[in-house]
This record gives sequence, C-alpha cells and structure tokens, in this order.
Amino acid sequence: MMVVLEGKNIEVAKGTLVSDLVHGEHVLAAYMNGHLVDLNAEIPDGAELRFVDFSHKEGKKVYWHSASHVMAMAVKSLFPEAKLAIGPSIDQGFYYDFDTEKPFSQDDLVLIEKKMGEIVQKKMPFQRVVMRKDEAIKLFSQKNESYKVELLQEIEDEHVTLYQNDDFIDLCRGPHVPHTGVIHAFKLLSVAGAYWHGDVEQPMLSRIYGIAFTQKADLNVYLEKLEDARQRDHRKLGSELELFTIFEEAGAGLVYWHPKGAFIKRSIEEYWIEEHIAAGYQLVSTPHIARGHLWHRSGHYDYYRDNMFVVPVDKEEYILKPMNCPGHILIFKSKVRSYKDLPLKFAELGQVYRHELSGTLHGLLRVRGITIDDGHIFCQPQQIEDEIVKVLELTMRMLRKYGFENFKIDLSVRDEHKKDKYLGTDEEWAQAEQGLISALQRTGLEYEKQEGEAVFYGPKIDIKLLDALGREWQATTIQFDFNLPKRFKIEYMDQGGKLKEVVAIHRAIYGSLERFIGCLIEHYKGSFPLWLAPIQIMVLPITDKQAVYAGTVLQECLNMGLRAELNNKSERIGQKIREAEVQKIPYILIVGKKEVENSTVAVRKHGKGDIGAMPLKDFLNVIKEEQGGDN
RNA sequence: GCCUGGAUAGCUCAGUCGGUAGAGCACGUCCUUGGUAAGGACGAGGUCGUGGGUUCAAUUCCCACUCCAGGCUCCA
Repeated sequence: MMVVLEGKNIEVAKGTLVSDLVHGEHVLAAYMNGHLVDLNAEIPDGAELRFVDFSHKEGKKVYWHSASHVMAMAVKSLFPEAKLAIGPSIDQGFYYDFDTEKPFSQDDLVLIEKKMGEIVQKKMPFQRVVMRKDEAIKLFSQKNESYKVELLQEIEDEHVTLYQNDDFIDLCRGPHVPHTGVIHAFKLLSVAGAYWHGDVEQPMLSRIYGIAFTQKADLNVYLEKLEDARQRDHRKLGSELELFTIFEEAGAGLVYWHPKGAFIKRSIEEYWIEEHIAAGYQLVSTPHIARGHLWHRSGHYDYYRDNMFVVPVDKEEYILKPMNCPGHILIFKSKVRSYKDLPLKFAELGQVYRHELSGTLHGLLRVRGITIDDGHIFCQPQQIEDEIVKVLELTMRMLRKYGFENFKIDLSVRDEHKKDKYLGTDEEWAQAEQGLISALQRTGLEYEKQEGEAVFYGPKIDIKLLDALGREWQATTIQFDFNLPKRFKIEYMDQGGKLKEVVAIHRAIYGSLERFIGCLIEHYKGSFPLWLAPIQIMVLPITDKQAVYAGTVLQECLNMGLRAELNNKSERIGQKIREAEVQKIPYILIVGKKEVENSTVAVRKHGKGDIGAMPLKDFLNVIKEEQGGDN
C-alpha cells in the first residue's frame, strides 16, 4: 500500500507501524492524517504521515507529558497511597497533581527524581490500551483512584484510552513517547498546592512541577536560564541597589521608593510627560479619594467593591480611587464641549489603590498602590482610527526607548454568540473593533485576534513586551468604553447643534509604573542605561593625594548636568572599584598620579571594564551622546 | 482569599531537644596610601515578626494574627 511520508509517496507493507519507518530516537510521535499518534500505531492505507520531534511544539508536549507519567510512576511506587489527579504538559515542562495525606516536600523531590531515574533505565514501553468507559471506571474504582473515576464520568465517549507501563496505568488521551528510556534529562523544580479543577471549594492537591529535555546540555541551559532569572529578580536587585522597599510595618503591596528608585521613577515619568504633551495630551490631576456616590454612578461600586478601599467619612463612604476615569470624566463634563474641541485627551500619572488579594501580591509586579499612566481620549466616532494609530505609534516609540523590540499584541473582541454579555450596540462594537483593526493594519503591527476576550464594556488591544530573556510582560492596554459615556452622559455638541455621546478610550502605555519598573529592573538586570542610571559616574582617586584633582573632575561632571559621585575613602582602589561595580554604575573614572599629570581620567565602563585613559573633555563628549538614551 | 513552608543583627543565614544568641557581608574607629571586582586590627549593632496561652522560666512548645516565598484562585 502507499503512504505519504513527509510529503513523499512510499510503498509499505500492510500492518506496518509508524515506528517501522523511524530511524533513531529523536522522533517522538507522528501526525497521521492530521492526528497526533504514538509511534506504535498501525498505518492505514493512503495515510499521510509527518514525524514530530522535540523541536516541534507538539513534540515537546508529548515528551513532557510522558515525563509527567514517569514522575507519577515514581510517586506511586514511593507513595502508593497518593491518589492521581491530572498531569499535563505546560508551556515550560509539566506537572502532576496528587492527593496525599502529607504534601510533598522539597526533600521528597530528590527521592522521586532518583526513582524516575530507575524507571528511565528500565526503558518501559508506553502501551496504549483502549477500554470501554465503564470498564475503566471499574478499574480505577478498584485502584481507589477517585479523581480518575471522576474524570472518566465527565467523558462522554463510550471508549477511553489508557496508557500502561508495567503495573502503572493512567487514563490518558496520549500520545506518548515509545518508552520511558526516551526521557533523558529531567529535573523536578518545585512543589505547590493546587485545587482540584482549580476550584477553591475542591480539595487542595500537592502539585510537583518538572522539566525535561532530550539532552543533558539543554537541561543545563534551561537551569542556567532559571538561575539567571533568579539573579534578575527585581525584588533582590531592588534591595541590593536600594531602589525600593515594601515595609511589612507599612502594609503589603505599598511601595516606598528610596532616592535611587524614586529617581528612576521620576525619569520615566518625565519622559512620559514630555511625550504626551508633544502628542497633544493635556495633563490633569485628580484626588486620591472621592465620595462613594461617584463610584456608584460609574458602576465600579457594584462590580468592583471587594477590590476598593472604603473609608467612612462623616456619615458617608469615601473611596480611594481604583481608577482615574471618573475624575477625568468630571473634568470633561465641567462645560459643554464642541466637536471642535475633539479629540480631547487628558493624561495623568494617577496613584490608584486596589485591594488585591493578599496572596496575589508580588514585589512590584502586583501591588495595592499603583501609579497608572492613564490617558483618556474623548472623540467622535470617525476619529477613532486616527486616534488609535496615534496611541500605537506613541506606545512603540516609548517602549523602544527602553530597548524593547519584540511585542505580542492581542486584539480582544467580543464573543459574537454571547452578545448579551456585553454593553453597547452592534454598531458601536463594529465601529470600535473595525477602528482597532484598521489602526493595527495601518501601523503594520502583527497581532492576534482573541475572540470573546473583550471586557464587557468594549474591545481592547493589549500589548505584552518581551524582555531580555524573552519573558512576556503585560504593559500597554487600549480599551474602548461603552459604559462610562452612558452612565455619565458624556456628550459633545455636533455641527448641527445636537448633543451626541462621545467615544471614550482608556489607554495606559506603561500600564502600572510599579510593574513597568519591576520589568525594567529585570530586563536590564539592574544595569540601567545612562539616561536612567541614578548615579552615572563614580570618581575614584587612587590615593588621598589625588583628592583635589578628583574633586575638580567631579565638579566638571556635575557642571555638565551629569549625576556623579566621589568616593574618597582611604580604601584600596580594588575595593572602591568593587563597590561601584556592585552598584552597577555605568562609568567609573579612576584618577591617580598619571591622570593628574596629564589631566586625564582612566575610564572603566560597566560591563566592559577598563577602556583606557582619555582627557576629561573627550570623556564628557562621549558621554554626552549617550546621555539622552536611544532615539 | 486558599494550600504548603517560612519570619533570628541593615543583608544572607547558623543556633537554642525551654534557662534571653552566633558567623560572613555591610557599618564605625584606627593602621595602611595601595593602579582596575573584597588589605589588616578593633568596635558597635538583636525584647529572636506581633499578640495571647502553657511554664519557676518562652526566641524555642501551643493558639491567633501580620508579613514573606512557591503555587492555586482572582485581575469588572
């Protein structure tokens, strides 16, 4: 019979298995007529086949999923009483959830890993078993695997597949790698609690996360990357570089910026203000607190009450603002606006407060006191597209300033089948969604359309930026709002003298400044570019005899508007260099006897080391070009 | 909010099977004046997260709370 393998016609005997066509171990599974199958699947006549290896996304999934089975085998042999829940592959590796009397500890992982090693050695085949559902239920009931039984009961098919290695059997759709020996390099990474079905009401299970690779070297690279990420942790760098502290005494999720961190924050804000004024925004400033009445009218009180800080004042409730929009709307509504005034764009670096659940707080990435770089665009329907294009262009220019080059853009639209879930008319949605699409097309940005991901009050564009390690960070969001214009009756007078409802667009480019700075810290690994570095230059005299010259070097730097400091402690130069390097200061100017005689400075650049001596003027010229940052 | 594990000097951590504690780094003083990532000596520094309980005695055992970590959930 004929089959098509990787696009080529070949002749094979009837009853040939996929594995018969495979040479070597790198092939993990195969696509047969579009379906992913095991290698020991039989090939039907005329089948179209494509091999899948670890370099394919699907291959990784199969591999990691098989690794999770190996882990489950190890767990069941060490802890026979542990009940199996689920064990899928994830973006980076796999996990398996178990119900155990006592949750696993870090020490257990070592034991489990060891056992996994033994299982891998045995090269146990993954055998696919097809069974009637009721038989499978019986089987797992006997084994006291209640979670598997529950899963089976949710399956509607009459037959189910199971995979068996020796006496270990697990409900599984598959496919799997041929045998356990294929799993070469693996590591169990962490243990965590997780609810069954992710449901708070359900039992808490013990989850083990792991990762696996076909080569030991790849695993090492991955582990190094994890270690690099740990080294970049903004919480660690934040305290080492004295950028910020979150004080237990002062409250969770509330950030105290130390001078250096505050400098960075202010630099980012100043740059933002400059760009926004140039882009036609008008800065406004609104209070941190407002009467409850305002939040009832905006609808926040009903939808968002649990996340708001409520303060009793006299006989009513005041609320710490969780968002800036109502404030900006009040300013818009303070007088009758003409179509000639539109688009009207208000911007504010507004401090908002949100009562996020304690467990979700995380360094700067999730806080309760948030600085939002908020902007609201009030415009006419026909202005939508142009305005979105302007926002996108502004966003790209600003994010690129920080060295972000790769983005993931999501366009979230409503679910056409559940229109009743959303506010706003068909016409409004069509206009808004089309405006976003046209704007994205005009700017040439690639995006992914996410059906049904829009919020109930309007469609949106979210931009995630990819940092130096390729990790995603949610930053920019551009959202239509069909809710607030109606609730607040925000209108403008058109050419015909009639009042019409405005189109309102929320947008934030950094998103949250706290999160953005956290991201920057990790992106730069604490080594800020010159324009953001709190201290740009450290002047170090080699001995006390150069103190006077070092003082003049410092002064010249300061006169140029540079942020420079002088360390004239009577320490060895190696020690003082170390202190400055640990602080990741971009430039160190070392002055000794030679430099005094020649009126030069010996320049040491962070990350590069000694770049030689040069006249101070030359150095100042070099640095002047670097000073403004990119663009 | 939920689960597990934590909280000891400014930081990183050790320790006390119940009798109020120790290291390294950082900090201060002195010696040293040294040419590209840690010179030496001495010194100061802690109500052992907070509040209660048991006990002659609690940093240690028990309870509650707060905060932190890793997850889960949440993020109109």
